[in-house]
Amino acid sequence: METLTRNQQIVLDIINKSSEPLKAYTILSNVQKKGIKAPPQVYRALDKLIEMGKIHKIESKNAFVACQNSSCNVSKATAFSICESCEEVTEISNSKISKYLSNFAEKAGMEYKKYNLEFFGLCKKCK
Amino acid sequence: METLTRNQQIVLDIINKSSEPLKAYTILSNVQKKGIKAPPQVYRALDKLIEMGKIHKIESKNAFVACQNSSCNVSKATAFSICESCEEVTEISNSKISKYLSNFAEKAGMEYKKYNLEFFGLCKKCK
DNA sequence: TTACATAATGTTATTTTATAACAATAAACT
DNA sequence: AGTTTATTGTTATAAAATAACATTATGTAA
Ligand SMILES: [Zn+2]
Ligand SMILES: [Zn+2]
Ligand SMILES: [Zn+2]
Ligand SMILES: [Zn+2]
Repeated sequence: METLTRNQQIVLDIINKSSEPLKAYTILSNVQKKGIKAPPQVYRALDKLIEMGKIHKIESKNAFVACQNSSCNVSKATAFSICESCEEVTEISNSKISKYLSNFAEKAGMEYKKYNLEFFGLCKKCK
Repeated sequence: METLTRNQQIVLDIINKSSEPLKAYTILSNVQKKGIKAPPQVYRALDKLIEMGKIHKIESKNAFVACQNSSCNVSKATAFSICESCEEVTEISNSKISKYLSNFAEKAGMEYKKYNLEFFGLCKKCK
């Protein structure tokens, strides 16, 4: 069980508390009172947290969310649905899809290490 | 059938000629001899070309590729395999995947408009 | 313990990616 | 022709990410 450093814990805490994806500079401005002063400190923490599977990056938004799927401790297969109206991002528990997709990648002759899938549309509330 | 403006055509040409994804500023430096001088001109053309489905953005790379799938004239469902060794990007055109994924989105209660899927790993040549 | 190696942090500056804002042309429509 | 709409040109700036290097903390081994 990997133990977090001070900066990693601070960054993770703020992401965990947020109900929406946070941008790196939003995180920075929210942790400056805790002593984190510059972008590299945030980005380093983010990188490690991603490696550990504690958070994921939403590529289409350049934003970061806590892993909502406790089993996802290696972040090798991620899937999200993103509401274009309310901006809600939900992590899709990947067991259903991941089997299908890894199977596909294999057949396609690719030695796949990970994938990222992002759905865009309207969530239940907004449609 | 939509007709391209001058800048759109210039940008599309250079993307079509490239065997690899191009970054916006790489495109810019390659089209300056043709009279396109500033980032907004490139980004505007890119936006329109994406809308038309002529090109796609590889989100994880902030780079742009020509659509390799002529049927993909609305860019609502895209899938790519990305080699982490040689950086090769291949557009996956597979009706089974798109059927499976749109079906999944529907069941999940989402009114989905599009998705983007990116596989990472080693291509046939590199593995 | 001390000496050495490794990892994490702090800090400044810079690079890379993308957009805001507004003036000038060109194309389409009435 | 006159009016609207889309596209372009241009300057400046915002937003996202990293390079480079000095410093401090942590772990390991003599
Ligand atoms: Zn997860
Ligand atoms: Zn919504
Ligand atoms: Zn396509
Ligand atoms: Zn390869």
